[in-house]
Amino acid sequence: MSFEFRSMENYDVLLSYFKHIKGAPLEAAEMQEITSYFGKRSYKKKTLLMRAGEANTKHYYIEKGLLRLYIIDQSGKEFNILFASERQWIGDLGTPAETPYYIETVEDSIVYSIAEEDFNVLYKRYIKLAQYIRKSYVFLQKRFVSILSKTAEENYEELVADHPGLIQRLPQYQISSYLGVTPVFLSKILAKRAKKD
Amino acid sequence: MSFEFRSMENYDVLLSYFKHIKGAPLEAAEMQEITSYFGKRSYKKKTLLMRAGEANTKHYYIEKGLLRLYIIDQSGKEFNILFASERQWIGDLGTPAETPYYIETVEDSIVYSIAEEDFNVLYKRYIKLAQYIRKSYVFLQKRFVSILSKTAEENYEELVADHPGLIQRLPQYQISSYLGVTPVFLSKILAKRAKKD
DNA sequence: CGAAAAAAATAAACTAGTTTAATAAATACA
DNA sequence: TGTATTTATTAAACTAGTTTATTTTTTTCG
Repeated sequence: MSFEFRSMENYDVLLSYFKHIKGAPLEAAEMQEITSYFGKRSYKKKTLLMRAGEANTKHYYIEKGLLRLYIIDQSGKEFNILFASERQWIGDLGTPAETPYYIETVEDSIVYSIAEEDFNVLYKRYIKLAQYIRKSYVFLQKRFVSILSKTAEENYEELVADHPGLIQRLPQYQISSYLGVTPVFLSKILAKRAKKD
Repeated sequence: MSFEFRSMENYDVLLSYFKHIKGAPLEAAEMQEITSYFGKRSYKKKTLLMRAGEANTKHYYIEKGLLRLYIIDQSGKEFNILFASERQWIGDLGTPAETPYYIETVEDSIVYSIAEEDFNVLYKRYIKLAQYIRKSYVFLQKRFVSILSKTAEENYEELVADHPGLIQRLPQYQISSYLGVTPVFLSKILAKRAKKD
């Protein structure tokens, strides 16, 4: 109990990230300011942090756990756009516009959250924070090309090769949704794949 | 002849963009500095500006014309990732890493080019330049979701609705490549669509 | 621990989109 | 202006992936 409380008070992981992007140790006043912008909370598995229709959504930096950003189409089907875990950001960069996305915890998670306006302040001060967006873009573009030009089977192999950890932490139907195919089809791919051993 | 020469000397379109992102008039020295970072050139239709395998690629700001960024997959098929025209940027944000992409003019075009290191200098000075990357991300994410969750027919309708100008400026096979389908299938969609009138 | 719920597998009929090939229409340019 | 080249159309056979339904396996949690 008291352990959990102390963990919520502790901004070490966040501050270590800012130290990293600053490329130098942080001063006391700086730490004070940074932490003042963020909230910290823990959520249990399958908790919604953001839902379509909300405006002015927050950006989340993950200390522990696994989250997914997804969309629900007209027919009610979910599509996972990205997963994010320890020491990664997740959020809708389209904010403050009304978001079409959902964010949900896949595992019990501890996350820092920051509002867009505060994020923008830090963004100007820590220019490397902009690298997060640029990296996200490069990642998404690569993923886009893969989905567009490769078969689901090839995309699965690529996921296993590039992010083996994810496969273990995710239920199969979340992976199929990330690959843009039905759970039934992914199951078929895996059955075929298993035979090859 | 002399007219064309004067056009190449003229950085008005570029400077007006920087004035716009600065949100205030530019000083003479500032103009001098900005223009010193950029080259300006005109290219005729179907000229390659960037090809897969190159490192340290440039960023391009378009004064006139239409360009496409695309990839060629293992089987030799091309996939258009994005089109950019007047007053838009195009380039591989993954630079300085070796690029997997190609950039080609679709129409005769006039473009300004800037190297990554100079781009970074401006990027720090004009924080709003970072908005270009953020906007690109938001655009790509939307496009990604569309390709993933909608049929080619729906994606075509969306393109007509959102960018009617593009349809007129592009040959049909470039559009099909942007939608992630074969020219044959797009032709089928259009035939079906034409009947409805 | 055991029952209920959630997730995965399997099968069969179906459809969106591909491939190949041949023909027609539009465009370029000598 | 006419011919060669590029682009678009049409058709038919094919395949990657979907849908619906049923059964089996795994996980959750009282």
